[in-house]
Amino acid sequence: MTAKRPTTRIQRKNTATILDAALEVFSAQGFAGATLDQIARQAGLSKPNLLYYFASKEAIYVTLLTDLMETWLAPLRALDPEGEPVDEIVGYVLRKLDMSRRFPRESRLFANEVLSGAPHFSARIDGELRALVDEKAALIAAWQAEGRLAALDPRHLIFSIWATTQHYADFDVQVRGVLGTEGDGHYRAAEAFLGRLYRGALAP
Amino acid sequence: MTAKRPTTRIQRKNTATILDAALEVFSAQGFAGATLDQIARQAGLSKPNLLYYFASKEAIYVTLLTDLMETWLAPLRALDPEGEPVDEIVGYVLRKLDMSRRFPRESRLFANEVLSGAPHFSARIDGELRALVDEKAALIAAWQAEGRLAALDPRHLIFSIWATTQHYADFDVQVRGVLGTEGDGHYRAAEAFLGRLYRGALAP
DNA sequence: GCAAATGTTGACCAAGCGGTCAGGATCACG
DNA sequence: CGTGATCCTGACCGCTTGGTCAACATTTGC
Repeated sequence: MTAKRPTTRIQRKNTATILDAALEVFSAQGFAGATLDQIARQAGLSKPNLLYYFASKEAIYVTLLTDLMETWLAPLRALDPEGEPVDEIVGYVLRKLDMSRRFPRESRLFANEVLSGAPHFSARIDGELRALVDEKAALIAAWQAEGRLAALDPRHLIFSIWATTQHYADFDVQVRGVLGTEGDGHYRAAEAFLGRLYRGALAP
Repeated sequence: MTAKRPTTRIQRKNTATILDAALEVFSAQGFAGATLDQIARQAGLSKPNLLYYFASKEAIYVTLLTDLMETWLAPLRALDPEGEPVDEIVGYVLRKLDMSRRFPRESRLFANEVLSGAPHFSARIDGELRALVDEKAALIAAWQAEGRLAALDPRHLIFSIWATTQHYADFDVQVRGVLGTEGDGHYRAAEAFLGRLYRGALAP
């Protein structure tokens, strides 16, 4: 289903190099804006060599999306039914924010894809993603029924967490432009803000 | 500074037609993904005719961004120093959410631009946008100093409002995929959710 | 009603695109 | 060390792209 599994040493190294270069380029230019020449240059390989490892530009892109999906959903998966509800959700928010800081390219890749109508990805949205959200929404609803969490629509709560945290990766230029900052020091303020926002709103 | 002001009747009609078609196409495909042929077809005009009214693809795009910027910032501009702080901000949230529902194309246009690093727009971000945010952040800080609003970093508060509200336009496919809905009925739930979220977090 | 200004277009162009291919280089392994 | 499998590339192809241009159509204003 995914790309042919690499077997040789060289295959492993080169597919990894290509996928990293592709992430760099696709996340910055989007699928349409990216070119094979850019990816090849970034990877330090020739264009025909890319196409020796991947059948097409689209194949590189789809492989990227597929491989990264699990990583991307891991923080939500980790939401623990045994934990203290407010702490669990605030913890999720902070983990997701940390992902934005550490993996902004991945965040932008997905943002670009979804923004364009998810032409290569809608099946997984309607499938795996929806199933996972359904599961966690049920957990949140259960916590609310026990009176351990304020009554807020669980699915929209999840949307708001995605939105607020990914904003720092996806709209990085805007955030920096408005704040006038340069490093990623503003992530400390974002942590404090989001922690307070959700703690304030979620307390039962 | 902007495109030459239309004077004749035909010029007014055609530039408007072109800009609307361009909004449709650019917001769906991004700048790189859009083609002049698509815009021409959408506008019902020939490609050379587009280029009679605009110097280049980029000129159409920049004109669009410039013309729409004011509309886009209007809700934040309307934040009233005389109003009741919590109501003012919740009102802003709901106005912004309404913009997402009524003008999703505009939202996606800006999202695409910023996501790609705002290559045609960074000057305005560092200039007008930053100035407006500074002004409103000061207002919010003043309200907080008077104890009429919970102490939350004003700039990050504004970011969170942009993020949560624009999410419904920009990531529309994902929202629909997860909710399994079709119309825009989910905006009622979003209103209720965001109203509660911010009311809960902003109460002093 | 007629000229000048304005509007419109088919045909065309150079550049860049994703992708192919024949053939040569390099590797793994008996 | 040899040979078959794997890896790599320059040259090339058909197609689409943004943009041009000369010629033609339509409006406008006197």
